[in-house]
Amino acid sequence: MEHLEDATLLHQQGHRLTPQRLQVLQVVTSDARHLTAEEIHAAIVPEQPYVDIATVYRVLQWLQTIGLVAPISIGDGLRRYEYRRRGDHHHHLVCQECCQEIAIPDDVFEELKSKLQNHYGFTVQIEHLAIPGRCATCSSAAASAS
Amino acid sequence: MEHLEDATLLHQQGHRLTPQRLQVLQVVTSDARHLTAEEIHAAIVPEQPYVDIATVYRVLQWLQTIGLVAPISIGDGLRRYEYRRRGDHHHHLVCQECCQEIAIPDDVFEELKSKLQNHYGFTVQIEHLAIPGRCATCSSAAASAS
DNA sequence: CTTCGTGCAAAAGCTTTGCAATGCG
DNA sequence: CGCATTGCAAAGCTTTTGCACGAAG
Repeated sequence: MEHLEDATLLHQQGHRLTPQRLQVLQVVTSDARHLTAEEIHAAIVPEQPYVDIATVYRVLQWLQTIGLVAPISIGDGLRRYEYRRRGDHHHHLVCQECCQEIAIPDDVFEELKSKLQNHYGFTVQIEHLAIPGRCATCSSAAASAS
Repeated sequence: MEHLEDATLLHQQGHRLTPQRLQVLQVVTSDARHLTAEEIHAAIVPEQPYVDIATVYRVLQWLQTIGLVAPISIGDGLRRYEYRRRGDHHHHLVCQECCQEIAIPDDVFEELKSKLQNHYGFTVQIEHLAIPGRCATCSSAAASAS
């Protein structure tokens, strides 16, 4: 129901709300995974078959300019989109085996950030980072298999 | 001259060496930045105008299967390629301002890795990570400007 | 000489854009 | 009712593929 709060806010801000926009917002906020434009479209079609993928792209662009959605890369070469709860910086551990995504808070990186700041004078600016690897389940499965 | 060592090795391993393959290898090993297929092609054309971009893609695929090159993402949505010196795991700090890339060794992440392992049972597998931010030069420039 | 790689051209994704019609506010 | 948004279709990009020729070993 998160998209309804957003919708109310957007409406107050004078944005035009169409069924298509609400639908995309609904999919993006409710699906835990990071979807591609095509996957978002596929999720909408059963509900509203007439929605075109061009519209999905346009709505996604609109959501990006508003800052509600951001394109991310989890290393599979596909452009995926992530819903950005206001001020919620978080990151993901992406299991290469089962494609599960584990959300982790930003503060896990504090140590790394200050290290890079001190050693290289480099100020890290990450709103999102996808770290590939193997989740606990798949790790133990591999261990017992060998 | 790094590509010549690789070439010798590849030759011994029974790979066919063509001017095109050597040229791509040369560009990828000598350019410090991470290039796209198009940029690699553009770098080759002045030398050998007849080389087709389809060949560049094919050579890049070949280099990937051999493990000498890997596709990476630095967050600009473009597919870029990185030369992989054997066993050399390294990462990059990418300045969002000047696009400079600073190479950093893998061990900077050891702390983070063990933290994720302990907290989430997640085994990090990164051969390459691009961390966006601001380099020292651009940081101080911004500071003095404000 | 045989086989594999290349150039060329066409095809195959994915994303964007032009335009007339529709519907939100 | 006016203007932004949509559907449809076509265009743009990047990447891949088919095929006959040419070059490597």
